[in-house]
Amino acid sequence: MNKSITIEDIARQAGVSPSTVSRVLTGSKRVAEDKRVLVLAAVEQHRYRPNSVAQGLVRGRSMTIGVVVQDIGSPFFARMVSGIEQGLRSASYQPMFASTHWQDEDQEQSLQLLLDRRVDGVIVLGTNIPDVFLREVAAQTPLIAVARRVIGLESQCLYIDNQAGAYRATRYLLGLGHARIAHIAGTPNNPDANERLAGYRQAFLEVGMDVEKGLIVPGQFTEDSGLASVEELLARGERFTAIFAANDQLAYGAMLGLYNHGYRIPNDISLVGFDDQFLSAYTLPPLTTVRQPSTAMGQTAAEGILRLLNDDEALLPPIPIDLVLRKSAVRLGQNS
Amino acid sequence: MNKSITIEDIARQAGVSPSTVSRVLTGSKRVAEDKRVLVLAAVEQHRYRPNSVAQGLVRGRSMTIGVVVQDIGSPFFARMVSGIEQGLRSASYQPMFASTHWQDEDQEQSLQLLLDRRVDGVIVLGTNIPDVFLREVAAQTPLIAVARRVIGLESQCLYIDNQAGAYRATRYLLGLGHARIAHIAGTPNNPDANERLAGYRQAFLEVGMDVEKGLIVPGQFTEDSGLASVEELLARGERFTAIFAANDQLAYGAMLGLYNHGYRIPNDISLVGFDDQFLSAYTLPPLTTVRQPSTAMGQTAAEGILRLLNDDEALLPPIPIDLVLRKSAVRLGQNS
DNA sequence: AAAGAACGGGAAAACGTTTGCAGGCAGAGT
DNA sequence: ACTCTGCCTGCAAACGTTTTCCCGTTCTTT
Repeated sequence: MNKSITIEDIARQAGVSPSTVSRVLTGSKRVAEDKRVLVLAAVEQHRYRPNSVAQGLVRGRSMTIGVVVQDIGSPFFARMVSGIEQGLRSASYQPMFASTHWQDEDQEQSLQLLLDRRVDGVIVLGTNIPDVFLREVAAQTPLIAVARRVIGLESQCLYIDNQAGAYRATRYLLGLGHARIAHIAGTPNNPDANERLAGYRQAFLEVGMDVEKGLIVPGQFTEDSGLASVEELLARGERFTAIFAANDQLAYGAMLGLYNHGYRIPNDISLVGFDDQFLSAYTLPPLTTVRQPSTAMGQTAAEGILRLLNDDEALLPPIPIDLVLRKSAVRLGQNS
Repeated sequence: MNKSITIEDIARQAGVSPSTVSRVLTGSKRVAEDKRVLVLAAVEQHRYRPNSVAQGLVRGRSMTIGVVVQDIGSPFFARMVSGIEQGLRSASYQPMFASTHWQDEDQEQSLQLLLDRRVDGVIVLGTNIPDVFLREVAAQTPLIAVARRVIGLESQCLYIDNQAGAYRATRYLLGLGHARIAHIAGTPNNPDANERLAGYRQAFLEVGMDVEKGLIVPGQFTEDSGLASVEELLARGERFTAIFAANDQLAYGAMLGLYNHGYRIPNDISLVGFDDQFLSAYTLPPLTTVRQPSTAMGQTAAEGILRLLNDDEALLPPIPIDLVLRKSAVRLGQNS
């Protein structure tokens, strides 16, 4: 469409060869001062900028990192993405995203699209892309998986211990005297959801109590699902004094459901979430939740991929789990 | 690093020329069935995928749309981005993002970086990139600006009428009998913030009331700023029965501030926000707010850029402003 | 059966860079 | 003066595709 100006145009105007222009711009070799200023002047005048695509082709590196995200619209992933961007910026790599909007079929294809562009590395956030495929990719290209585990690629995965986190949250509620603790579970078959459920179960097991099947309701990791789950619990007439939600979004929905029915948090019902989304500090009351440091994880992933690009080990540090105590859970009987 | 296999390898194995392989893959010309299957077999066997970078170079189109975002970590922009991604997907264009994290200096550079990669079009979300620069870019490359106005480029801008929205919100509160309406303003010098403030003022003007200077507090478009503003208002001993916050994030902070001081919404204080972020339907109580349909705006922008790429007009439809009535604002005196 | 059209496919140019190679030229050493 | 260095710079190859051009076959048509 628009004839963009090329290195050749600059060379012609400066009266030198394209090679010289290239050398001036990349600084790869000394160039006589007089030609240097001539070239620079021409560059300035035409606002010439080298074509990265052509550079990428000849250099064999695109200075691009592909990022596959399950849903970039979700605040949790958005913050990770933000962390990745920050981590990459200093190294002058640029992230290229492909969001899959939870469509399983799209995910593998999205990754493939990025690979077609010969990205120099790949960061995968969540997603259900099969392990096999990720292993194959990792054999060819630096790859880091965040918020998921890939068998055989453990050193390149960055994830929190979901079960331990859920265990910790549940134990905390038990420790506050709650016994009838409902669990709003996450999306069925999602590994995170399963592990968190397992942590919930483990806590009961360890204190020698049975988990009551009726107190576990399946959800979808979304706000409206949290709302619906509370409605279901209430409609069924289940009795409970606390809720452990598999993520904060479910917790938000649960809060609204309880509020609508006149239950107060934490006076009537205690609530603990998972993720510590940014907004969780601003709910009413502020939400007690298991922290998953999304921005930091993104940044760590970026640093890891840079190391891999350098032929080093990824060296991903373990992520400490942390229960953030706010106002939504309180000792049983300690009502206002 | 890893010797990627090329079209030449496939050609050799299939016993044809690279041209033929290309033709089979792009379908640009008929090729004999026997060679076709041979080529396809070789492609399959080696899992060959054409190098998009090389394609981009020769075709002169990269099938990439650059997206400059002020802060991809903010839910508002994240949803727009998600909308863009969806809108582009069907056309097999892929978005490439550059987030600027509110650093003004970075913004122009981010856009430049995208242009260096010869993106086929650019979508700018917010940002403070100077109008002049955007006009220059737009002269060369299809460009759409979302959530901002660029003088001389109006037909390629997609933004809501901030003043009208703010006016509507304020009139609504006035109509509910509130007279002492505080305004938590947005980031100073931000055009959105200014326009919303103007809308607030306009509403008072029209009903013949004076705005009280002490009831306007400057904020930063963030939750903690909303919290701080309420603290300030309260500390100063200002009397007010309603708050209009310049965006939802400020409103969230304000809610927490009021809650901390024992004020109930809407019984004691009515509150109206701006943006209708996703979570606003789940606050306690759900927030009455001016709707800015972020995902839809992203999608519209994507469709617009596709039209521009087609040498059509952008044809961006006007965005209707909409006051979403929920539970956070109520007639004065109508306490529970 | 001859002439023309239609088709299939290979060679080579092109896209815009970077970079290895070698030539030219000036200064230094003998 | 002659060669030896060393610095600068141009030529041309390379990166991996697509696409134009052209040539040889085969199929129609009369």
